Amino acid sequence: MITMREIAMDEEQLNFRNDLLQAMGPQERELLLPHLEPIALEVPLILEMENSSVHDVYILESGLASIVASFPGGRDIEVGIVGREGMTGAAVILGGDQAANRTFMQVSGHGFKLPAAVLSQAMEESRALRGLLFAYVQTLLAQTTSTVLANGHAKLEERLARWLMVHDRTDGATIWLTHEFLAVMLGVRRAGVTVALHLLEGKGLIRSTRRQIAILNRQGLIEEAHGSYGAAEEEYRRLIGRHLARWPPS
Amino acid sequence: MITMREIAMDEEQLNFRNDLLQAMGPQERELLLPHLEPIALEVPLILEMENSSVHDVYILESGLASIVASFPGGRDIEVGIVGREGMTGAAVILGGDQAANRTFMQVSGHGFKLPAAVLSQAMEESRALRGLLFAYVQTLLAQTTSTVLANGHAKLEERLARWLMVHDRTDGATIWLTHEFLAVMLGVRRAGVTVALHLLEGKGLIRSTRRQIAILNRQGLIEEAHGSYGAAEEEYRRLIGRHLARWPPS
DNA sequence: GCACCTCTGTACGCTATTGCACAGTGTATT
DNA sequence: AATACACTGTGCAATAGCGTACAGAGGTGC
Repeated sequence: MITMREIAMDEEQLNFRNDLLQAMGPQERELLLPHLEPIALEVPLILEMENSSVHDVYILESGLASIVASFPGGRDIEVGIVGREGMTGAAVILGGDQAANRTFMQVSGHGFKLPAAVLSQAMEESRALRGLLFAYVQTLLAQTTSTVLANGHAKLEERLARWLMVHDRTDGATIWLTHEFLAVMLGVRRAGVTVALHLLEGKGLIRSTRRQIAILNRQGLIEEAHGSYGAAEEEYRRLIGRHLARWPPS
Repeated sequence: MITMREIAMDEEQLNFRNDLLQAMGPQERELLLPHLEPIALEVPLILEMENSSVHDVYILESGLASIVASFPGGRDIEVGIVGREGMTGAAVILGGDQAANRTFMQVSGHGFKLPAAVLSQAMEESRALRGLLFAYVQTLLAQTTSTVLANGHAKLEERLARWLMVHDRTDGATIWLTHEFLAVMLGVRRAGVTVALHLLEGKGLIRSTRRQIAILNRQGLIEEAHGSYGAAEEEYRRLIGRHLARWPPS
């Protein structure tokens, strides 16, 4: 196994794309570094399974993972997203061992795998690391809260606009996924997504072709989301972004 | 100010109705006890305000508090509930100082007020207390997650049935509140609540009269909720209930 | 006892979204 | 080049829930 420690030695300068790793001080990072295993994260890799022990947590450098809850009866819905601004393993951060929800890769990317036990131990040793990761859990809560709001009050088109803002967490302006997939994430009908995408496209906010959606007008999408986008992101900025120079991206 | 410490000295035996206080070991409780100030919690007391510092947290012995998120544009929706199974101040538990959402009393009761600084200090000192409260934060997350699911996939009548199960956290089988209030909590129209209540009443699950709703058939309500009730409660049992003999109530 | 206010019951037309179904189009396979 | 499959586009009747409006019922204050 090649660890990031060894890579770092060669490269002298560490440059993580993950915001949490970036936000850590050198001391905290040093606790984790020797155990970070670079790994390709391909769709549809499952990172955590509901009601199952979490052996490893994943820190994303690129790509996106969805946290979904299952409705008894087979229907799923997305309750959170993890990109390069975060990591999986909220339960581990909170001292638990079982995941409450399934988390899987939704857009391929890469990142690091870290044994849950190492993370727990490092948090034990570093107060600053605890502070950062607890702050991150708060942002996850804010994200879920914001999703409750969107699902409760916003129309499909607004929710779709909100969702498409995940492109904040990706590189480039194109998101690769199918309408079917979006439908599951939003908990709506596939055909409904198709129609809503056309509406957004008609307004010049996106361009949608087979399996891909290009974001043309970021600001316009935010407005289209009618307030359902923003609160969670503001919370991230407040809690974690202050450690970072580069948030929001671009 | 009369603290619980002094009361305890008189009474010899402590008997808290709050499940967290009950689940704590004697040592952890001892850290908090001298600072717990008994307090009446009347509707519509605001316990936390969004984007404001949290000076005190509240540990409920009876009554119910709602955690609501605001949709820009004035519409609110409930994202969590706190009763005698929990406490306010999730942000404080996670080392923060600002609340993300508003929390207010929804059914009058009583409980204890505890300075946030004391809680932080106590958590600093006791590993067991940290463990318990982090577990509680996990249950809050589970609750919010479950709400996403319900808002996303469940019909009004099902969501109402799910909501009415809050009576788990109250004493007696009657809940006192108006249709208007329920409508805000569920993020739906007042008239819709009226109709849905009649449907449930028609099935013999509840009896609804002015300002009050009596639960007649707990199990029936759970079935009516079609799976949107249960997951969060199971999580509570797993994470915290094991410390308690008396969960679920009755 | 009367006036007033809050809360509940009910109605009606409207909109968003669903479930279902099927046709068309792009991409990969052989 | 032909075939197969996955994905997208579209239509239609059905339904859930909305906005609005108003009448009746229950409780409170004078």
